[in-house]
Amino acid sequence: MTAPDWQSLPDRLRARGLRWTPQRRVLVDVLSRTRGHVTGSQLLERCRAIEPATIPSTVYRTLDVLEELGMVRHGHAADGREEFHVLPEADHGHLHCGACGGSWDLSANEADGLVRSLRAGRGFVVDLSHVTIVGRCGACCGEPGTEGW
Amino acid sequence: MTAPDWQSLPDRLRARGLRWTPQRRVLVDVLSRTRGHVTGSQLLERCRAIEPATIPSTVYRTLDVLEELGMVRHGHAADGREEFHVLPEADHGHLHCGACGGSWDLSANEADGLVRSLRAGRGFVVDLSHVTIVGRCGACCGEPGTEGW
DNA sequence: CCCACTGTTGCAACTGGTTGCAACAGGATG
DNA sequence: CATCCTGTTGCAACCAGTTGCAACAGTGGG
Ligand SMILES: [Mn+2]
Ligand SMILES: [Mn+2]
Ligand SMILES: [Zn+2]
Ligand SMILES: [Zn+2]
Repeated sequence: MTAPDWQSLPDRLRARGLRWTPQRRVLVDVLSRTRGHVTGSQLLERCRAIEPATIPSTVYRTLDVLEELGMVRHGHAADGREEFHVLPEADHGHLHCGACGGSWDLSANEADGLVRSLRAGRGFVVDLSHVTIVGRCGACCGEPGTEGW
Repeated sequence: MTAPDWQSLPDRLRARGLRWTPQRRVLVDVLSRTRGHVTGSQLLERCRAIEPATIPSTVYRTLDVLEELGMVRHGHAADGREEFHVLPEADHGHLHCGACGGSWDLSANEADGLVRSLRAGRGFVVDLSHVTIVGRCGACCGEPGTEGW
C-alpha cells in the first residue's frame, strides 16, 4: 500500500519482460492525474481526450496489468461495475446508499469487527478494497425511497 | 421474508393493475423450481428450454417486477454480476473466495457486528442480501493463489 | 361478449466490457 | 545497427444486459 511510483514503472515492466508502449504511456498519464474512484469507461474517455485512437480492449487489458503491479486496485460499485482506485489511498471499502445514490468510504477501522470475526470464525481473509456495503444512509432512512438496491 | 406464494401471484399482480402473461408464467415456472442463486442469463436459458422464443428483455423486466413484489431478491456475485435468490431463504449475505472460487452464505448473525456498528455510528441500514465479501478462504489462505479478486 | 385502457412484449439499437487472432513493435542481444 | 523473440495492439465478433418505441394483448367495465 505504498505510494505509486509512476516514474519507475517503465523499468518495473521491463524487469518482468513486459513493455512500455505509447498506449500505456497515455493511460498512465491519465491515472497519474487521477484521485479517488474511476470506472474503466471514464478512463477510456480520458485517454481518448489525449489520443482519440485509443482502443477499449487495450485500456482494459492495461488496467489488468497495472493491477497486477499494484498501481491500481479495483472494487465494485453498488451496481456491480468495476471501479478503480488509484493508489496511494489507504485500503478501504465503500458504503453506498441505494436511495440517494450517496457513497462513503468505509475505513479499515470500521470494518475491523467483521474482518476479525471472519478471520477468527472461518479463517477467511477479507479483501477490504472489494467490500461495498449497500443499504440506506441515515438521511434517507425514514423517507419513502427508491428501491434501487 | 415469508415463503413465496406462487399460487397467489397472478392475483397479486392483478391487484396492482399488473398482468399475468404467458411469458411471466414461464419464468415463474422456472423460478418455482429453483433453489439458491441464479444469474439472469441462467434463468433466460431455462426459460428457453421451455419456450425457445423467450426474449431477454422480457425476462429481465419480469425479474424487476418480481423483485418489487418480493418474490426474488438480487445480490451481486464477486464479479459484480447480478445473482437472484429465490425466497424463502433467510436474509443473508455472501462470502466469496477469489482464489478457489468458493462461495458461502453469510448469516445475519455473523454480519451482526458490522450491521450494528454502521447503524449506531452512521445511521446506515445495511441491505444484507446485497453484501458480498470477497477475500480468501481458510483453505486458500496460505497457498499461492490466483489474484482474481 | 365486446371495448377501451394501459401494461407488456418484441425488436432493434446500444452500452460496457471481453476474447481470439493475425499483424505489429518493444527491446535485448550480438 | 540489424535480428529475433515474444508481448502488445487493433480489430471484429461476441456477451450480458438495458432502453425506446410501436404493436399487441390482459383485464375490468359496460
Ligand atoms: Mn444491485
Ligand atoms: Mn472484482
Ligand atoms: Zn441516502
Ligand atoms: Zn478458497
